[in-house]
Amino acid sequence: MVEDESQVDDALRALAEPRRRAILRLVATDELAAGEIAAAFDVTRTAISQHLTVLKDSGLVSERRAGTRRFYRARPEGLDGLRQFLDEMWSDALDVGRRLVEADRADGTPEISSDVA
Amino acid sequence: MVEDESQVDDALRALAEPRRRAILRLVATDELAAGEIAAAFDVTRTAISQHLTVLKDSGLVSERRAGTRRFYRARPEGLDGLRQFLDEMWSDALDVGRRLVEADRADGTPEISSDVA
DNA sequence: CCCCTTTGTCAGTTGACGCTAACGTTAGCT
DNA sequence: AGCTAACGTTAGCGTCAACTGACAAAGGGG
Repeated sequence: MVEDESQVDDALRALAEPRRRAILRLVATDELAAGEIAAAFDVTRTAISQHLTVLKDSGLVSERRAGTRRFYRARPEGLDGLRQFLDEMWSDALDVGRRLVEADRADGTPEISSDVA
Repeated sequence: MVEDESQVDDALRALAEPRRRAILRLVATDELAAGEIAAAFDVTRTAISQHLTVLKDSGLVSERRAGTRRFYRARPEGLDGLRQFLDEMWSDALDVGRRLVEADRADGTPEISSDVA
């Protein structure tokens, strides 16, 4: 429990935007300049620049300046907090699942019917 | 690469809301009725009901009806798609890291200085 | 049948977010 | 210095999402 809640919040809000995920996938394999990234989409450079600011503030990308150009690259450690959050949630839910199985085994009540939409 | 992009999108949008994460943590350990969940927050039951709808539509919780009451519980499988998405992103970024290390080793250019705000 | 409980649903409002257009800034080149 | 290229920043606009309040539906108890 070392990580900040706000860090998870930032990462989650940043990833909730489809275009930001697309940008992230783009810079996950290669380091690209802002203009090159913007060229891959049909929106304004301004919009991409703002997305890059959000991604950088949330720690999901790193920025390297070279002259007037700025190169961006995915930052894997930025996902660590979120990953930890998911792990905790998952283990908690699995514990409940184990408990339910035990209850079923002891009580014989299979009417759980977990309906999903 | 079996999972839907829209599923990841739904899960991410659902988790981006702090109150929905709190609800999820609440029903991760115990199955609770809508009213009990609402009692844990200082917003209207209406708001909680809408949050529960979002969580159910995104597959993050399951609903069980008993009389007029509706019990909710976290659904661990709902996180699988998101987990897979993070894993792919992570491995891609790690591949790049490995490539960079090799380039450093061969070229001797340690001026990478990945600045993070 | 009437009443109460539990919950979802429907307008309506407000704040946040993504987008564009115009402007400012910094670096490189002649 | 003057010019251009590559970005970021600001103001303004439209849209979506979270919240409230009033209403509807459905089940249980007298």
